[in-house]
Amino acid sequence: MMMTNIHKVAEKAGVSVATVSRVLNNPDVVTPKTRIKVEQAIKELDYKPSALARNLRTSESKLILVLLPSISNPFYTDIINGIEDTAIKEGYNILLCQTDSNPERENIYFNLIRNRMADGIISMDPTVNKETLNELARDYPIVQCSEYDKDGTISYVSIDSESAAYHAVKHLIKLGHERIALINSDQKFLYARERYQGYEKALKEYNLPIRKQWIYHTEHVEFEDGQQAMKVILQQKERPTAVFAVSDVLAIGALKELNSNGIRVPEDMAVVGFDKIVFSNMTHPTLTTVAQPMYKMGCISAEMIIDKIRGKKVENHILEHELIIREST
Amino acid sequence: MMMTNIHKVAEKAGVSVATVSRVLNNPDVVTPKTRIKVEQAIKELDYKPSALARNLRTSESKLILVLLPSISNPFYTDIINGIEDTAIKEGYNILLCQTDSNPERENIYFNLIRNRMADGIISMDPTVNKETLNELARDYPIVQCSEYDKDGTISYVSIDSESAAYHAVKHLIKLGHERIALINSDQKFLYARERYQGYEKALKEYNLPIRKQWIYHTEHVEFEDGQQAMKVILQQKERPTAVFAVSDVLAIGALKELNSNGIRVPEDMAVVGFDKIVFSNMTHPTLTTVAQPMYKMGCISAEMIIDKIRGKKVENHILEHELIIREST
DNA sequence: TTATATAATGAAATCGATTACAAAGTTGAG
DNA sequence: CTCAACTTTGTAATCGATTTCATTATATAA
Repeated sequence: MMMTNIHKVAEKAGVSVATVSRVLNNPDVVTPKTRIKVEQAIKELDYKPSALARNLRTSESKLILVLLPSISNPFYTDIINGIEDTAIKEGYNILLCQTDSNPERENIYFNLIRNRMADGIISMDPTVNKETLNELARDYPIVQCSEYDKDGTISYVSIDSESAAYHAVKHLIKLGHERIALINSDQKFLYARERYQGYEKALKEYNLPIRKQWIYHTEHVEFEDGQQAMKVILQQKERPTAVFAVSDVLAIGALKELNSNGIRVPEDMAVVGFDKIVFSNMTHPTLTTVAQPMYKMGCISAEMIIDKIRGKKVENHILEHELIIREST
Repeated sequence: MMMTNIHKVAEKAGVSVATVSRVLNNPDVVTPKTRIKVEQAIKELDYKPSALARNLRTSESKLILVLLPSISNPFYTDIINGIEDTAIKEGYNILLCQTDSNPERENIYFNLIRNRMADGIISMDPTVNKETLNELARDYPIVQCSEYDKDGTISYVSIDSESAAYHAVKHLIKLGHERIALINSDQKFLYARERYQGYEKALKEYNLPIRKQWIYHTEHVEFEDGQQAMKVILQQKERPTAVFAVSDVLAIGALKELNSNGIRVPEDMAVVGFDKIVFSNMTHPTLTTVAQPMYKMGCISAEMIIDKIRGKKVENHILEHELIIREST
């Protein structure tokens, strides 16, 4: 397959390469007559300009990296949709980067921006190396989505996790629950710390007990971790009557364990999740959960990164959450 | 931020740019003494070669497009993992392209390869425009994964859907079911046609009735479509005792509908899915399903596309499936 | 009609690497 | 010590676009 390049088109149209380039990028400055000649030649030769060459010259790649631990977590789905829709609208494409929480993988993706194959990074990865990210942020456009570094200087869009957790737990309290367990992930993550604080705040406000043995920290955020957590919680002599899980994936795992043990939800044990992933409406019973405006978060983070790439200043955003009450409470 | 380029490094090290390039790509041909000088300069200037420039010169992008209708379908998760692991090992990165079954979107991605921003395409999209794809395949490396075009000439890796469906339905028959419904997607997809044929084959073999009203065709492949399908199936006067869904997502939707109506699974209605997605083990009851070697499929399709990019011949692959019997039957 | 302002086009530099070929430097044999 | 053979390094072309600046063509006013 022969590559037709801008020179062939110029030759065929009897003009210079500069004129061809103008027809492509700035059609108004060229006479209709020559423009038509050039367009004709482009069509006849089926010419497609090389983005590689263009990008080298303009030193941009029109590619945005999206860092996330794993695409299998449905939490990211709608965020990604938001990012992608917005990016495409602005002429960018996104490169989904699964780090698998693996520093080596992470480094491969960081090198992509160092090598100028990408113009910016949206990080949604709680396990990201903060030092490296902050260092990179001095040289390259970076924004954080959902999980962010409170001490760092990188712009972010997220929700108020503490307040969201507070609402979720308060909802359980209002239903009469007094022994409320928490399935949390590792406290090294901001969202985990904040959601714990919301949980604590609600319980304290109503003078309810906070028992260490009712708080389970999972290693990862897979279904199995939720299952395991519930197994442990069910072993307590003083068994809780409700559980708040900081992610739907964990809540669904917990629900599975309850179902398997014939424990009725919500009668014997109420369950609240977090994220409103699609599957949370397919469980039996359907899951009460905290909705994040994920699509919107994605859109905003994409707008932010594109603004940054274009050299504009950007502001941080904290978006609203919403408690979705369904059958599990 | 000042970009350091190969010239600055050459100057600092007191050598020519050619030598710097050699240190980068072919270190053996340069004297250890000069190599060390150059490496020193690279380190001091924190030089990162521009992939854009290199790619222009070598006319490759080291990017592989992966076409899929939507990343929200968990079916693709493990395939993607397989593709990505293999690609990274070979120095490639992947660009996940959600077409949303939208031709305009599709075209954006096709242009990426036409503009030389990508070296090859792995298509997993059943809704892809076959004409365009086959036309592109004449000029660019393309392979198909999972869904493929039997009449086309594009290499593929997949499973034998007919035989897999046959096994699933036979399993139901062996359990004593005689009225077996089918939740299928649109027959314009090869997998849908093949799975129907497997269903038909099994029923015919055992002289069981094939009733049109027991076969439901969904428009999309979301949970809600499975729910809707089951709603319709439950309205039949002569109600089936088992249902085979051509995808776990549909089966889980169907299961939800059964649970909501208090219909016991598998006592009143057995359910078999297809794909063995992670969720299928979190439903109540857990789902009997047909496992595809998804990770392996991903690896093979990545190997195939990389071989094609490198100009090697590649062969088609049909992989083995496996029936996973769980609580829903 | 001529002088001048303006619009359209082209020539050549540039982005930052790789690589063919030429030139310079080493090595070893006679 | 000389010359051939082989290494190592450098020069300059190249990939395919964009863009500055100079030049030519056209429009406008006097």
